[in-house]
Amino acid sequence: MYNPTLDSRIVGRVIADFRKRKGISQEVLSGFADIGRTHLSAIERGERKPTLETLYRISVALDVNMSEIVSEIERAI
Amino acid sequence: MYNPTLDSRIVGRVIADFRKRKGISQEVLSGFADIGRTHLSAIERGERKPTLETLYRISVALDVNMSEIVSEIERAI
DNA sequence: AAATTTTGAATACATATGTTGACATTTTGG
DNA sequence: CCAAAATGTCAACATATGTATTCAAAATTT
Repeated sequence: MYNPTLDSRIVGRVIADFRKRKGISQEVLSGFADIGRTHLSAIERGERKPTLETLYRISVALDVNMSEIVSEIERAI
Repeated sequence: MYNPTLDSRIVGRVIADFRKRKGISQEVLSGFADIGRTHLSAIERGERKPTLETLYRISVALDVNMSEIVSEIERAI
C-alpha cells in the first residue's frame, strides 16, 4: 500500500485565503490564535505541518469551523 | 484572551469509533495508515495530538473524508 | 478455561512542531 | 516615492509528535 501525504502548500494556501478573506494580518491572527507569528507564516508557506490542535485554534480565531477549512483543503487536493 | 484547546480525548474517541465501525483493529488501521500501532493507541487514548498529516492518513485508511471526522469531533465538543 | 487477539503502557530514541527575537524583504497606502 | 505595515527568513531553543521494541493486561474466540 502506498502512503498518501497531505500537500502542505495546499493547507497553507487555504489557511492564508481564509485569513485574507477576513482581512486580517498574520500578526493579528496569530495573536488571536495564540500561536507564534513566524510559525503561522511557516504554516501558510507549507513549511510546517500544524497539529489538529493548532488548526483548531486558528479556526476559532478565524470564527469558522475546522470542518470548513478541512473541506476546502480536500476540495483542493 | 481566551485560550481554546481541543480535547484530545474527544479526538481519540471519534477516531476509535470510526475504526470500530469499520470493524478493524488498531494493528490493521495503523498498517494501512502507515503509522505506528502504539502511536495510534496513544492518539485514541488522547495522549498524543495528531498532526493534520496523520489525521489525513488515518482518514484515507478508513476510507472517509477528513472533514467527516472533523465534523464529528466538532459535534462532540 | 485456555488460547489468541487486541489494546494499554513504558522505555529510549529520532524527528518535527512550535517559540522568541532579530533582521531582511516585499507590499501597501499616503 | 517614501514610510509604514506586512511577510519572509534565520537562528537557537523547548516541547511534542512519531518510531520501534517489549511486556502486561484486557477482551475475544473457540
